[in-house]
Formats: sequence, C-alpha cells, structure tokens
Amino acid sequence: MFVSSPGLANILHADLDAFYASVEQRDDPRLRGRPVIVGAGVVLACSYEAKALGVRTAMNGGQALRQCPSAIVVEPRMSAYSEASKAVFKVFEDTTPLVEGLSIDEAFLDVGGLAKISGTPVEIARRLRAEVLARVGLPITVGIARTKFLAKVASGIAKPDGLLEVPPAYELEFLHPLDVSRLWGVGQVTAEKLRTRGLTTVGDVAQLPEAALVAMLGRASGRHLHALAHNRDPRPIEVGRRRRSIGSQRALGRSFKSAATLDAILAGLVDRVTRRMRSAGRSGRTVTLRLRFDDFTRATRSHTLPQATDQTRAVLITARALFAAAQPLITAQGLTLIGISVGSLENEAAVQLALPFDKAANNELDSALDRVKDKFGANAITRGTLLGRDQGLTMPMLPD
DNA sequence: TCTGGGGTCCTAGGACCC
DNA sequence: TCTGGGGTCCTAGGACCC
Repeated sequence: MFVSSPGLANILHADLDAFYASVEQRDDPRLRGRPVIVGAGVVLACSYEAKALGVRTAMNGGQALRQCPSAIVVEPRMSAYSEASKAVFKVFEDTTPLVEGLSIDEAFLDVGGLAKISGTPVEIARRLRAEVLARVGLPITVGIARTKFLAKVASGIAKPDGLLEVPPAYELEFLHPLDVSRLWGVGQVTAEKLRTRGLTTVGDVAQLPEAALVAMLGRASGRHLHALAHNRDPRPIEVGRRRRSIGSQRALGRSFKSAATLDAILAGLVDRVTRRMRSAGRSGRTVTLRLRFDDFTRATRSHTLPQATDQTRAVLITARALFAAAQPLITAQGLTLIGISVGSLENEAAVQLALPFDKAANNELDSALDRVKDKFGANAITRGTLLGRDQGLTMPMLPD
C-alpha cells in the first residue's frame, strides 16, 4: 500500500455520460444524435438530446413522450450495460490499481504516486477519456481534485463529455458559491430544511457552527455536512468494497392481485435473489420484506436467521412468514410493490449442511415454484433454482 | 403523472449481556 | 431492594444515491 501526496489533486472521479442511453447509441447508429429513452414504463436513462428537451430520469414514460414526442424508446439491455461496465472498469484498472467502484457507471481512481510513470493527473485523465472512447466507444467525464467529494462535484459540473480539475488553491472559491443540493447527502428533504433557514449555498452552510447543523439534521448528517462545507473530506479510496445486500423488487400495477398471485410474485422474487446470491458465492442472514402502498407509504419487515443461507427454500419460508405477519397492513391498504432482499451478507456461500431431506417442505416449494411458472412462464424458473432447492437446508427460526 | 429497480447509511428503541 | 454504565444485536423507518 502506498500513500499518495495529500496536498495534490490526485483523485479522479470518472462518470460515464447517460450510460444506458450511450450504450444504445453506440450499438445502433440510427440512435446517434437523437433523443433516446431507455425503459418503457419509466425512464431509466435518457440521452443528452432527450435531456435537452426536458426528459428526466425516473420520469413516467407517457409524460416523457408527451414532453418529447420525437424520442425513440428502447427496451433496456442489462447484459449489454454490464458488459460495457466491465470493459470500462478494465480501463480504470489499467490506469491505477487504486479503483473504488461506486456503481455500474462511476468510480474513484487514486492516481497519486503515478507522476513519474504516467504524468500529471490531468494528463492521466485525458488519456483515460481517450482510452474509454477508443476501447469501449463511450463518452466519459472526469473530475479531478484533492478529495473524493470535490472530484465528484467537478465531474457533475463538467458533464457531458468533459474534464475539470479543481486546483487545491481554488477549492473554496469553487465550493462556496455552489447550491446546497450539490453537497453529497443533501437530497430534497435536507435541501428544503436548509432553505427554510435561509441557507442556499455551500458557503451559507459553512457559516454555521457544527452544533447548529447537528441540531437541525442529526448527528451524522450534521457533522458530515459541516465537514464537506469546510472542504474536509479525508476518506481514502477503498479498493474491493463488497455489496452488503442483494435484493429484488416488483411494482404491482393497479389491478387487484389474488393471494395466489401475490405468493407467486413473492416466490419469483426469492428465486431471483437466491439465484443471484449463489452465482455471486454469497450467503446472508437477514431477510427483509419491503412493501409499498397506494398512498406511497412504505413498510418493511425483517427477520434475522441464526445462520447464513443462500437457499431458495429457507429464504422463501422466511419471506412467507414475514408476508403473513404483514397481512393486517396489506388488507388495510392497497399494495403496489413487493420487494425481498437479503442482507448481513457473508463472503462465502452457505455451508452445505447434511440435513435430512424434508419431503413436505420440498413439496410446498414445488407448488410455489409451479405457481411462478403458471404466472410468469417456464423461463421464470431456472436450473439455478433447482440446484439451490436440492442442496442442504438451514431451517430458519420463524417469527410467531 | 401519482414513481422503477438496484443499492447505502443513519437513527432510535428494545432485548440482552456483563 | 435498588441502582449504574457500557456494549452488541435486532427491528423498523427514513433519507439519499445512481
């Protein structure tokens, strides 16, 4: 482990532009230069041409088309995006070993210590952008600064297809005029709280004592914001962070769903989640059921198992018990979303226990998976499901 | 227009242990 | 009989990010 010089702008934040839409434009020349919307029901991503006409991520699909009738709507191709992401991360890792991935389309890179080999951070960033374009065919924006936070703000301002360095001598000049919503961790709720107290810029926030921010926003948020506003962000690049939960959720639409359909949806979610856990070689202990209702309120119910598992059957039994426990909520309000996630992930796959084959539980799982097949087609059930089911089983301890 | 699907982190109360 | 402080784990909710 080497330590980069703390006084220099050594951190790059690399962020692909309109990632899903850019992949679509790369793969289909007819889409280039035109407004592109990825996702039918809701806008998952849109090209800059669509953004210029008022389309926004997470916008309802119908509204987006009214806003921008000339837009071309394409179905998402997740495997193409995942492949493109891997190729881009390969370019990152060819640049420096100190890469911290943040999401499918962005990462921090520490290029301190590379001066002799690769040149200044700006030179490295220019080459990185050219490499990503040449090797993967995608535009990428890079922000350069002394801290993670400033590098991320810089890339946000430089988008699209840009490069922006914040030299250490100009950090406060750059930071203080910015709108509070640029601060990492300030969303709608916090921005509104700050605004009602007359705080609109980062500089305004910096005028406040830490105690005032803590009183306003809570301990962690208050301290965090105070530090960022004063340009303190000592977090180093963390290599090899692992995800802490794996989940899947499904919106239900407006029509009435029978109990059998809801159970099939639940089993389908559990199947998808445990399959992903097994292919990632992870197992987990905390099963969380997530519900959303027609008035947009939410509820969660969770249960922690005595041992980690990646088995369809164990997670399904737990998920059903949680769902049953939440029945009073569900009958009182219209259910619009169901989600299942498994957290407290451990690094290894579940130890396979040599427990006796439980015929009754297995028959029950069979009928649940049959219902998934009936509702969603045979493709909804995979070989992974069957493998997971027949391996050893850790019986969960259920809530009453 | 009532909004998708994938995540992270923090808070607060209660149970439990020493 | 009454009392304290410290710590961890679990559960539920909330804010935020891409």
